[in-house]
Amino acid sequence: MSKTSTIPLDRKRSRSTRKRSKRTDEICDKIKARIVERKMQLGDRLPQEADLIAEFGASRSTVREALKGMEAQGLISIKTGPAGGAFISKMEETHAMELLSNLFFFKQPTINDIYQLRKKLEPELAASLIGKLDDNDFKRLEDTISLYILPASTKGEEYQQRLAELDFHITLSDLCPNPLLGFVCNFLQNLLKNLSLCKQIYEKPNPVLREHALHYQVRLLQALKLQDKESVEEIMYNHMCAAQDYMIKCEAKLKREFLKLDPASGQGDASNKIQ
Amino acid sequence: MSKTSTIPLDRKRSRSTRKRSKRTDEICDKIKARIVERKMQLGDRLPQEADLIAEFGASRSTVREALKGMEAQGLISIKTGPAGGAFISKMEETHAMELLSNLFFFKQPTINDIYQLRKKLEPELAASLIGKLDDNDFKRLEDTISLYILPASTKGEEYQQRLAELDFHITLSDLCPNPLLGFVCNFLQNLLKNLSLCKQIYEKPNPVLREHALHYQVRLLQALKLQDKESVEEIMYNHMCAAQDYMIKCEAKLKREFLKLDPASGQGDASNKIQ
DNA sequence: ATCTATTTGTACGTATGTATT
DNA sequence: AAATACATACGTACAAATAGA
Repeated sequence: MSKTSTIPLDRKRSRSTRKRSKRTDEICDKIKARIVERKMQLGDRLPQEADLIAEFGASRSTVREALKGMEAQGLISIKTGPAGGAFISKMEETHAMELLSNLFFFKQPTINDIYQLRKKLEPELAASLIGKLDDNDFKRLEDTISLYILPASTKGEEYQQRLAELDFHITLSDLCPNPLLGFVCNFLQNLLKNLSLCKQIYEKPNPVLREHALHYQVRLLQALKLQDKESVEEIMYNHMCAAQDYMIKCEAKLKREFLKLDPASGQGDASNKIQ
Repeated sequence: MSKTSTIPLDRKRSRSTRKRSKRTDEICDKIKARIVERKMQLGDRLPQEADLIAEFGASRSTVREALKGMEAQGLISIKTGPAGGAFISKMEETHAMELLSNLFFFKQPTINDIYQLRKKLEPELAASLIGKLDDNDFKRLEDTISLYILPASTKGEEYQQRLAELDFHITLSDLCPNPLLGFVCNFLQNLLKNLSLCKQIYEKPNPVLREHALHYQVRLLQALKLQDKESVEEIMYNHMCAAQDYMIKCEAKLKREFLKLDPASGQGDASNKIQ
């Protein structure tokens, strides 16, 4: 307990009175600043804990908390062992989507909200793929489709097919040359997938939906091969409209069933109680 | 050092050999699970550190690191003092955008990437406002415009005007009834704002750009008041096209200037070296 | 308004786990 | 197989913030 009273006092009063930034955040900011200053690149390693401790004059726990925070944000990844440490890491799309999901957890978008965007973006995405797909890509897409070209026999198969249908769209997003467009579309699909309404819909077998999706996707592939931009956009747009229409109907149906079962809750806004 | 050897040994071997999850992450997951299980609401407080320590049988620092991670993700916010602790918090849009920015830090979208989305979404956003704006909203928008209705006299004023121009779009996003659409548009604007190219462009006075923006925005407000959907969409779309066109030209110009100054780097992909 | 109690925030020392060489 | 270099975990002590008496 020799050097307990080092600097901790004049730290926050030095700037202005309401400098709320805790030491942890302060260090976090400094590390970030360090990264941009020194133009650190993707795989670069930043100093090890001990050095950071020395550099900032903070304790181990404080530094670790700062690093943990950055790790949670996907900025760095930490490895143990010799030559380990904190490395600048490329944020994973999946991770980013998880974080974004938190934003929309408490103000959940409606089906219509999601499709308002999808109707604009999915056609654009599909069109942007024209002329960019090689044989390999086409094969990948066709393989996905083949998973549900036949009606499912078991319930498990049914569900697998649903996932494959989504995979088709996800594959398209992956191939998109515009990273922004690909990400947003992917995120919208993800959002949809996690809606409890969707889960309910997906659980019960639905030959009509499967038929629809299949039909659209086969036609889409054809149009893509022919590099027919207008058709591609139109097919995808119609697909989106049909999907939206279908989901809205399902939602209404589920709501009616719910009301029948429990008429007391008729006044509540049941549609927002998803997830 | 009495109870140092409590449980730490059989922890990870109990499940399977490659249980990589660090204790911190494990606790983080458990806390998240707890939140959904008990259907915790927005302002709810989760147990305080001491209780979590007892519940998980972990040390203080470990629990704190887990909490810090969740705080960095915007899931909780932590307050000190009596009745303090970790509270379920609504994630701020600004925070979410910061996190998302990290994703696009290393695979930066181009001007065209950004405008490909904006051209589709901004008209949609503007149209979605029709019939939803009250006098107050209109006043807010007009006030923003009034900030740059006259040419700037000083350089500082010039920059302020640029920010006000962006504010106009941000205000529109805020008013959008579709949270997804509003967020994405807002994010795109943000992305644009942080492009170093943009910063360069914005720094030098530019009467033509100002004139353009002003022109479009005045017309847009009129069309919004008249609830003329087609006009609204068209005006915004043209605005986007003009903006994109302008920025691409600026980019090319800056690149040429750069090459003149430093012809050696002619081979490199200078346009991607933004930020 | 000051004090007090409660709860988070920071510091530090030590021991243990883990991956590289 | 052992040494090494690093993160991970634990525990205690004290500092700072804040709600409530």
